[in-house]
Amino acid sequence: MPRQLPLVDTCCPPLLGRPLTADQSVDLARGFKALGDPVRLRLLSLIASHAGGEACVCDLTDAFDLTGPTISHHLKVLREAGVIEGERRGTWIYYRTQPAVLQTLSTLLQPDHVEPSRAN
Amino acid sequence: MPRQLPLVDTCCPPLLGRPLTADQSVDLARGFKALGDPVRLRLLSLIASHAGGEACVCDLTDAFDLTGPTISHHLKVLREAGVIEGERRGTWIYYRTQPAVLQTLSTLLQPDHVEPSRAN
DNA sequence: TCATTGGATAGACATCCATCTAATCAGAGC
DNA sequence: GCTCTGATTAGATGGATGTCTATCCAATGA
Repeated sequence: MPRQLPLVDTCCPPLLGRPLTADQSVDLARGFKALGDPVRLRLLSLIASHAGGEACVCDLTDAFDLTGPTISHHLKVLREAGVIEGERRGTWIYYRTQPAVLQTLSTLLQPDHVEPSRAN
Repeated sequence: MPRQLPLVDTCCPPLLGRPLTADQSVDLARGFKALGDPVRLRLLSLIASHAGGEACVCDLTDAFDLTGPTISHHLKVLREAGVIEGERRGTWIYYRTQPAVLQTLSTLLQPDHVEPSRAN
């Protein structure tokens, strides 16, 4: 199973404080790319904000004016980027976020290196 | 020219704690999309980690095996997403990050909403 | 076993995008 | 003015991507 889940491996350290290597940027860009679509970003927010921290596909599909297969496609992109994971329970499949991966992406954008010297 | 810089307007509050509206997700996805390319992500990290918080295009181009116009294109994408800004000083053009926009994107991905200091 | 429902997969298609070459623009210096 | 260098713009092109319809798979229940 060629799961990639690269982000957790690359993980936390490489902030913007030091330049990313080419390999790191490939892994991390995959995560941001998955979030770079309005439908996917809203899917993620719906999942994250849903009661219990998870949502079934049926809930998600109703929130969009898109066909089921299209939603399914976007969920797959998010899943393969490691941002969410799905689990089947009976008839329904429930999706929840992968907080560690989101944390990695979040930390990367933290402007920690910005020194308070706002002189200019 | 109508700059878009949407992210600062949409700004801080809409974390994953509550679902994004369709409009919000369009704005925010634009930012993540800009980061969703390995070259652009590395460009951003090079700029952010460069001495003085800014880098001229000449420095950036050398770090890639790509032509000048291609780098210029990626810089434009980052610029139009509001993630960086450029300033000409003499012969060279210097780019620096826009910390507020990066902070907005970073906060959005924060797994759980930890109120910074303000009680709700 | 068969029909029903939730969801994914396959394939097609139009659009978008990353990259290139060629041309253009903006300063600096002669 | 002319030329050189730094950088963007214009246009072309092959590959990636978002969306659809049609089909298939998995679980449920009569």
